[in-house]
Amino acid sequence: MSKTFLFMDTVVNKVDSKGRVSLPSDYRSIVKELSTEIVCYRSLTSPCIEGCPEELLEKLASDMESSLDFFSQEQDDLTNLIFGDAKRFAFDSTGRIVLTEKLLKHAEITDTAVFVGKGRKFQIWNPENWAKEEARIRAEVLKKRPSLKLPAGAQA
Amino acid sequence: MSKTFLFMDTVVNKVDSKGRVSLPSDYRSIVKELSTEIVCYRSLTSPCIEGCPEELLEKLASDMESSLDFFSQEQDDLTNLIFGDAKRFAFDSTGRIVLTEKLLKHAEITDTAVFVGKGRKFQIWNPENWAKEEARIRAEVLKKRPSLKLPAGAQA
DNA sequence: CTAATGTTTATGGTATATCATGGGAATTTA
DNA sequence: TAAATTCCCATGATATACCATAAACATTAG
Repeated sequence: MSKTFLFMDTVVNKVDSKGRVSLPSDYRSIVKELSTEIVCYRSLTSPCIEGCPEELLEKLASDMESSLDFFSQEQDDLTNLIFGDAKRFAFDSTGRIVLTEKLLKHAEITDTAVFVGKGRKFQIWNPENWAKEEARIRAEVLKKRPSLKLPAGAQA
Repeated sequence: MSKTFLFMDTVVNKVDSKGRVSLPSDYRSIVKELSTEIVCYRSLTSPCIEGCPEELLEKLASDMESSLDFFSQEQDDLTNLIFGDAKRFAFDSTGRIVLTEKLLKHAEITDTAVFVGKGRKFQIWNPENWAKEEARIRAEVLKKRPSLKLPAGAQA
């Protein structure tokens, strides 16, 4: 199979007036092993953009084919939404992509974008929204796992 | 899969003004069997940095990859938290990595770092914090000793 | 048992390559 | 033809690779 690739880390980049934004170099070197483009779509659950190599969506599609209809109806609807929304974005020689108005609006991004690694995929956030979301997630995770408490004052 | 590797021992190294620090040679020789880089992230439970080979996170990603979990909220949160924080660190020919400000701050490390082996992964501590933590752990273990039974067949 | 020697490891400094980003030219679309 | 989009080059900032020195360690000879 292909090399291991994981999108990691959180990177802040600028978005210029044309909607151009640099894909973090780490992300690029991952994608380049496969192609020179990524797929982006509006997150179904959050005010952010999701991105991934096309391979991931292919896998999603083939998994849908082989799963039982009985259980997959709801997911079938969701995949329709994703595939209906997804679009390929090629990055140029300097490593930038041009995000569409639709995506930027959904994520409420104007001049700054935060790239957040998610393993096989990544997300693009408005800085303030991401700050809130990260805080929410940390609180949520700590609540669900009382044993995971940080020592007082040790929070990031 | 891969050979089994164990990070062991406790090693103290200096951190220079740029955040550069030598990965202990024992650790390096372990990692080198696979690649020339490791992954580091802020510990969820302690004021320290955790490190491991990328393979460890690979497995986590593989689990998330299955389409059945593609839309799960909890996994969504977890991947954001873990992969959003983790970062790959390549060490150069002299065996050093450059830790980021975010990681150093979380672990309260300024000019000295303590590497603590933890088996499949390792931790990086501020010296004073590690001294306290080690004392705490020892006290804890002694207190709980009567109930420290291994599952049958799970002995080292 | 001690001293000398060679080898690996840690650390400091500097040069180089890479990356993010802005501006503008060329090309396409309406 | 006007507007928008894509492509290409320039630049400053940053991070990485490289070289040199110093310290720790192990080995071997005396």
